[in-house]
Amino acid sequence: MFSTSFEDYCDFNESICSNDSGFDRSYNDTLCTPISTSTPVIHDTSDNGISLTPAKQTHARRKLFSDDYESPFPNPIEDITAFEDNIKVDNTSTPIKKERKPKDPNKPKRKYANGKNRVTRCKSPTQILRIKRNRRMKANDRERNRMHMLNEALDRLRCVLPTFPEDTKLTKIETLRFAHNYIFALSQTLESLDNINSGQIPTEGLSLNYEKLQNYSIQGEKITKDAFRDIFLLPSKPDDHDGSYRNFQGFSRPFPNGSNFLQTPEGVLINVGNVTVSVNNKGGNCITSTTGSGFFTNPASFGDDLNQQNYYQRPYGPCNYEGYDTTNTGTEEYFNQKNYELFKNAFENAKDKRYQKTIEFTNDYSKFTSPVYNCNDMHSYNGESNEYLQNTYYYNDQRYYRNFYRNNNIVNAQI
DNA sequence: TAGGCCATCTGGTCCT
DNA sequence: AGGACCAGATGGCCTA
Repeated sequence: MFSTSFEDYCDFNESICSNDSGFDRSYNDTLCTPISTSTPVIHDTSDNGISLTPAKQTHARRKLFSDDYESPFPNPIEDITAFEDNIKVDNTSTPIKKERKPKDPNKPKRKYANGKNRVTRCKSPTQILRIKRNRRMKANDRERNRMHMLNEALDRLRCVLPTFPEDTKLTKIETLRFAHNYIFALSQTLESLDNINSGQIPTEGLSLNYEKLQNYSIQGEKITKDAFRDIFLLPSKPDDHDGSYRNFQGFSRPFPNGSNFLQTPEGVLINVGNVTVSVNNKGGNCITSTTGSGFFTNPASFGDDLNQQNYYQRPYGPCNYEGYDTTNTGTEEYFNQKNYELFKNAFENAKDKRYQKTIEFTNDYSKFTSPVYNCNDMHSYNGESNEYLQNTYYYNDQRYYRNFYRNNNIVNAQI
């Protein structure tokens, strides 16, 4: 009688072909009709209860038959997982060649009747249709499984792409475009790093604008070197006098005498909390914080014209202003190459600690009150949503957000 | 409601 | 013979 094994049910084998005990379901006739045209057959899947979207997590499969259909099998789709394991050959699309047993030259070849192959010989039209139907079902399952593996690969690719916002799910085509552009951007970054090592490009401001990169990809634009310059945040040129700003390495310190306003020969400084705003008579304005970051509103103030910020934005070195650092009386120019390197190192150290701090924060919220980074951390933290804000200098890289949400499961998106 | 995206089915083709 | 791959067709779901 009927087999109750799913493997027997689904696999095409000689037993099915050689006897007439196969199932006789009221399957859609079009499935059994050989089609010679490439135009697919229109079949109404709703009629037989097929769910076109299986639940991936549970590996639930589509419902093959309608509820009123009385199957000759008690539970024909009972062991679908075992079936999937059977048809899943490998994780790659490239099939692995299996070693075949060497043929025995002495073994007589099997003879078949003239004009009949193994399928058609001694088979009634009903049997042939049943065979074709089973082959079609197997092919459908393989195709479905193949597409699932393809989608899983796309999901893995999505995981390593720095989308913006973080929870954005790119479509398939967007994922491929973004991956292409991202790889290009990373390769250009490496090239730029080589230039840095050779001294052709300064290091500060070296980062990628992932949002722009993603927008390029979604719009289907291929990243070229010109486009890359648009998404690659190179530092402003020294001759920019258009009011643009640039990051620099500075440190704000409390004013002497507890005041929050100080006038100097080059301008004025206003201290608000841990942030110092300086207005330079020569047009160069800057903002600094106690944590070591800052920016100029006019790059012209960078370099030789930085006398003003020298007063209260240095963690080291001499100072000749009354009430500030009486132990140092040096009068040499403050913002020289040496001090720049000191600032730079301090800046990098602070940045590294911030990164570490980000990871610590994911594990222990109480550490967030660290006094060392309290000022800027508070600027970067949204206490209501328990998230770091993205519009800050250090936490605008969503790679760290991804790590945050994935329990520090770091992905290979480091530059 | 139109359009985009997606999963699925399907037949054809190529290869083993 | 059968599996992998492909592309066309179709319908479901979602969103503007």
